[in-house]
Amino acid sequence: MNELSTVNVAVSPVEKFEEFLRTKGMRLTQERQLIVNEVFSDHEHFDIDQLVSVLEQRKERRVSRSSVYRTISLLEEAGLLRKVARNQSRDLYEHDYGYPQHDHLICKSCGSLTEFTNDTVSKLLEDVCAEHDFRMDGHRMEVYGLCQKCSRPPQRRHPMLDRI
Amino acid sequence: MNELSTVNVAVSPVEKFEEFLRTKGMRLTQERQLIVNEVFSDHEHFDIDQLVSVLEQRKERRVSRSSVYRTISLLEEAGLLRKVARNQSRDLYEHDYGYPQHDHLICKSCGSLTEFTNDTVSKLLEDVCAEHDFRMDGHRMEVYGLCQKCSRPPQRRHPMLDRI
DNA sequence: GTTATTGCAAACCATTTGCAAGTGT
DNA sequence: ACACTTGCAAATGGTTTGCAATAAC
Repeated sequence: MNELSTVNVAVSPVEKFEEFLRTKGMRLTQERQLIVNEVFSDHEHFDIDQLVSVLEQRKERRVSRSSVYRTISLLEEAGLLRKVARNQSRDLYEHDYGYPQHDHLICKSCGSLTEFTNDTVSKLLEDVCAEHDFRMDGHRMEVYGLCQKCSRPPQRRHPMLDRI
Repeated sequence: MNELSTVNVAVSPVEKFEEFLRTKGMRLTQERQLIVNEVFSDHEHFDIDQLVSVLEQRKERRVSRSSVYRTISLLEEAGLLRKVARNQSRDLYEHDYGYPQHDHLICKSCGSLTEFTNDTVSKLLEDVCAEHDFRMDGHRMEVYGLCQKCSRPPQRRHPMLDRI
């Protein structure tokens, strides 16, 4: 049983964000709500451009690109989001709240991101940091290579024909 | 004894680069030589701006910023360099040839990079990749936190005075 | 001589910012 | 009323690119 696979979320992302804003004398506006809801509607990684596109489709209320940038920064500060990597010179974000620590397998061919968790990694890092007198408070690991699909040699349409 | 700490370099970086260029019908120009020599004169991490500055000081021959960018891309392609991380929105590079695999401790306060090697990490990753049918061919790990210097509380000038 | 390469200036493009108009309390 | 936010358009800043002049072979 792996306690990392489930995380108790006492407060919802929006609530946590609202609290963060309050402490800074800022307001939870409609724009900010729309953005947070959209961002936390699923666990996918995204970049700003994708987020802006999705928001454009929702007719409820238009949100400008600037506000998206501004709000994403706030969400990072609040510890709700973090940058994972870059994709074609765009920053990629993922949830940093209500979601277990994990790392990524990145396919060089199709660009897909696969998450994995490994408890041993963190323990290992603790040792390394102790050795270097380093006070760790997070890490990021990216493993490059070919995913299952892309490392399979291209399939013939009808392999059974070989047998005829 | 750790065999990773020494790597036999059969051919020098310039030679390897020249070979790479030849296979692509390209030329090892004076500009390209100057850049490769500068880049491999030490093992420090660097960004393009730093490299350009250093090259400007060497009076031998002026190399334009464009050429630096173009050559660095080629060195990446040739497997001599790789991007390590970003620092204030600039790409940071390091040697990817004639230098053992390693990872980085990154100080959030002063931005310093410390290299470390850990054999167990790679073994661990092999297991993870096996599980996911992933064909690994490299990884990058960044550990964030505070380095020795920055995690030490600010020192008083004359600690001995306490004893008076 | 032919083809690759350079330096320059302009283009690119994701992100940031100044500011006047608008919104929340 | 007041302070915070928004959308817009312009600015920023690292990186890329078109092109005429230049160097390599």
